[in-house]
Amino acid sequence: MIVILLYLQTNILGMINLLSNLKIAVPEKIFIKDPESSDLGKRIVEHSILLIDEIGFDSFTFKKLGAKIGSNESSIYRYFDSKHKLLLYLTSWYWAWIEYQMVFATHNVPDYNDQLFKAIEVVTREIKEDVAFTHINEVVLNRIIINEYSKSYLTKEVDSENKEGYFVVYKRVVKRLSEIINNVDSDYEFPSSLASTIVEGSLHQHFLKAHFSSITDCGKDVTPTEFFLNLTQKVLKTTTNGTK
Amino acid sequence: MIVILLYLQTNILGMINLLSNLKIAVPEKIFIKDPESSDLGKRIVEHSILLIDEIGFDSFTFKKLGAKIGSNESSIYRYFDSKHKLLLYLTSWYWAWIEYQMVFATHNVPDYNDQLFKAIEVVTREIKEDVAFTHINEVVLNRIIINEYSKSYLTKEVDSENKEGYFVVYKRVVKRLSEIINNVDSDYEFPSSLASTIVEGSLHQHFLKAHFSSITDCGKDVTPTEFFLNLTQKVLKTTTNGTK
DNA sequence: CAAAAGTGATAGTAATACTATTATATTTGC
DNA sequence: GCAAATATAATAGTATTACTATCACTTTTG
Repeated sequence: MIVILLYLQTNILGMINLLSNLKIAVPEKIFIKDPESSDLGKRIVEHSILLIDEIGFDSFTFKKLGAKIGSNESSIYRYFDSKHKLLLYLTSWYWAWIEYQMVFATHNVPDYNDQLFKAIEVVTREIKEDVAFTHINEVVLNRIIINEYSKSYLTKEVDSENKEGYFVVYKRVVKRLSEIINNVDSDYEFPSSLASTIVEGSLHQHFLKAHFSSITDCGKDVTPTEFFLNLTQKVLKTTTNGTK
Repeated sequence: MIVILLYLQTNILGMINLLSNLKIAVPEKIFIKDPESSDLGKRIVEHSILLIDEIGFDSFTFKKLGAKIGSNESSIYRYFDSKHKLLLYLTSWYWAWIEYQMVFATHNVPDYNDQLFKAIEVVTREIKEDVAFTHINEVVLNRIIINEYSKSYLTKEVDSENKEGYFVVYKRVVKRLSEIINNVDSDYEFPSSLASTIVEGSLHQHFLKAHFSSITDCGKDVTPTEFFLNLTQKVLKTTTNGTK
């Protein structure tokens, strides 16, 4: 793993500036050559996000991507073993980015309830604005996570890939959330299941909103964030002042 | 749609016998020729379930299936347009089977809370025993639903396929559950989202149990059923006697 | 300035996801 | 009982996919 470089500045201008100094850490075995290390690598990542969003992961090929970035299929294979590995890269990047926001949003927040509120917001919200400081379009990447994330682990190779550490970032996000849940109500018996339900369930609600609107209440007026905040508040005994 | 033939006998010997008289209804456009109408069709369905479970849907091909049942690839194409349509068939069958159990389990139950309890049990439990009255192995099919169901709708064609009615059965299961939720607590604002979260979330918890055990509490001692029953009880204001 | 590393172009392979055609076997309707 | 219809099997063929391998060329770097 590349170590996250946390430049903790005294006068932070905001997350956007901070993020431009921060390298999102992705498990190293996922790629052959770090796409962040070259111009071509960055263009592969940038345009793979756009192309997967456009035609879907199933129709996506390295040949088509090559055509789009004016490069060759064989060059892309020098960065990633397969399109599956590229998806693992993109999803790991996304969850590392979410994790960063979660840590940032809950850091120095004294009240555990407030921490939980903010953490749920971070993992359940729809990304609507591109940070625009990197080559990665987070709005589009968020859509890809909603539409394709499950495919990265619903394979016959999950267990071996899990051993290789390809899903650590995702699991860490869920674990952080479950710890916050545990801080709010240590008597609650299922903090991990609740956390994983919120993270994955929120992706699902976003999907339903867009495609199966008849089986969700989320839509114009209600967001998945509201639904899961309401749910969590009811499930946990939130002590009125759960100060750190 | 083929109409469900509900033989409501006066002396019901149990669900198993009833099921052997019942034809599970699958939207007709999913198949070219009804696999229930011939011996070959039934063998296609029976062994596709076993083969998908064995090698995974991604590696599954009609050629391999043909080899397994001593038939020809081209003959299988006479029943299903594509392996995607076959998956839609299997998943529709599964949800129709679950729907049937849900209706059966809640039928004539006077108390709404009891209805909810039973409905959640039906949609969240792991199938451990094969009914063994049909060619369909429900234990194995349940595993396929856990591992492959998302792939049936996470496609670029969802919207058009949804219009064709390929997902009606699933949506009906969620809607039935959300109606029961609504009966228990009509003040609750998100019955559809809660219902869809229970149905899909339970599949997810079963998956985590098997592959990412560190981010779920479900395992040896705790079942997804317990988790979601506990959650639902807390989320809803269950009036002590919500009689019909 | 030479070696190394990165990129591009081309070719080739086995498998996939089909379609089309023809032959043969089985069922059915009169 | 037999012809017609239907079902199944066998074979061949297509475009595409998901790669691997090789070689040429260009850029970087020690």
